[in-house]
Amino acid sequence: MMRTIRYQEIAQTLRDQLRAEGPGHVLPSESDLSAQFDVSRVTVRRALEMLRDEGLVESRQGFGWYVATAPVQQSLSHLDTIEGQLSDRGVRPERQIVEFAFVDAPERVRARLGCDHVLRVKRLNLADGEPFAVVTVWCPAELGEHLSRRDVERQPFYELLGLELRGASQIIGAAAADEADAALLEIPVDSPVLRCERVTTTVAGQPVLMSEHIFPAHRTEFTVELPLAEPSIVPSGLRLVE
Amino acid sequence: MMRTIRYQEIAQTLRDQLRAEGPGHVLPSESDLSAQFDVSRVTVRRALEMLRDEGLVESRQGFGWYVATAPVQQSLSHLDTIEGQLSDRGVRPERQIVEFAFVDAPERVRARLGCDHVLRVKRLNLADGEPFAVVTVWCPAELGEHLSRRDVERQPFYELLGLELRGASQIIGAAAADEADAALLEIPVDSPVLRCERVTTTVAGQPVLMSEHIFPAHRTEFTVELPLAEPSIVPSGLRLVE
DNA sequence: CTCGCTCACTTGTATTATGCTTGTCTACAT
DNA sequence: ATGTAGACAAGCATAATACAAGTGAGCGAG
Repeated sequence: MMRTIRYQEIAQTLRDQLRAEGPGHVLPSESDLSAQFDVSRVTVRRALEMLRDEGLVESRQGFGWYVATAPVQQSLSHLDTIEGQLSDRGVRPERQIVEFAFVDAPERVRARLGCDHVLRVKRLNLADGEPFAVVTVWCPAELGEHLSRRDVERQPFYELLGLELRGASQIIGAAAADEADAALLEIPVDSPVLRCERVTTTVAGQPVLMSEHIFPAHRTEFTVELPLAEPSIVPSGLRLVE
Repeated sequence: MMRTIRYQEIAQTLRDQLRAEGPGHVLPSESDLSAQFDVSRVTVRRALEMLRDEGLVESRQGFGWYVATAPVQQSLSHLDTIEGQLSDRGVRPERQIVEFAFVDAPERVRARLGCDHVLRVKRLNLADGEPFAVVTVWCPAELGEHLSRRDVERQPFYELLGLELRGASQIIGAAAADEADAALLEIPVDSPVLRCERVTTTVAGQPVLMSEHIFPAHRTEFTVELPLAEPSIVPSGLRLVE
């Protein structure tokens, strides 16, 4: 005599239904489900808690149950995630400060940061001794005046400023390596590179950092997951430049 | 099988409406909107605050809500948004089928789609008569056998298949233009291009489409918003390739 | 004409209340 | 061990209301 465990059945049924739904999809309430499956609320909960243990759904008290967000990939929020990722793979990350100077802001930096005098830090990132990124950071002179060359060598810029950041807006494009970058990255001049221009803003909405990241094409690429389900908070896009 | 959260619906409705509006466009007042949607002002505000978090709109006390000056980003959820975005700007999008053939799948396509025989469609996208993308789509032969050259010329691949898609995973990299692409895009050979490789999967999780998109670097770039606050749905990342 | 004021309208921010949902517990039946 | 029934606390979504504070247009005094 095989006895079926009801809440396991229910969990399986829900699993099947939810596989088709995208992250963020809100489930009917436990009460609704208990009526729908004709079981008690407790039993529904058992099933849902099973699914939660599997990471398929999440819940918030007073709100409801919803399909969990896709497994979090490396967020681009911090550059150092890249370095973290590297050390996870057993690769030894390294930073080399190439330049550290207070300079007049070039036009496109002034346009975004809105200040004339800036600190410019140029840095070479290496993985296992091989260069894989040239990063240039511009930062308003007032903010950077207490920073030393050794400071920026040790930890990422974001932490040094001690500001509460809201987020960043980034532009990803392709370009040909100029002479300076090519030399640093040990690639031929004019070979293709990924070029990312990032503007970081504080919670107050004021842009406080601008940075340019140059990656050699043959060693780096971005991965993007497109949920397609709900354009909830995924404002990414391709755009034409004039 | 869906519970709706009112303010999220409203946010989505507003998102759709605002996409067509330019920066500076002033929205109706919160009171007007609450009457229009037949909800309380609190609910309207929550929707608007969501949009503000996304950077889509801004507000000034005593004045009102208006579309933010930041360029309106498009979700990458659908490929055709690119063309939709173009026509929004008054640019005339155009498609030109360069190739339409059933072929043996090359290695990297077979590895992802898991089938030997595929339909390969190569297409040139133009904006106002100027080429801006070369798109190559591989699709399992069984799925594509009822398609004609004219079909793919008229509407995007996604709609033709009539499958329920879950999403896609995309890799963005830089490369040098090969001879064929350079000729189509009217750019010099070896000039830098953005290269996107996309694998589209159905709700069942089966990959059904693989596509390669080549964009000339000087005309195109990706924009990515990094919320930083919520690591919830920021499925972007940079990775090294061997 | 300009200056300063008023007034209608806007967003920002509380407070209070209701209904619904999850979280948790006890008691009980099979 | 598994399932049912009920009760209660805590949290969320929404509504209704009130008030403070900022904006801008108009109007009148000078």
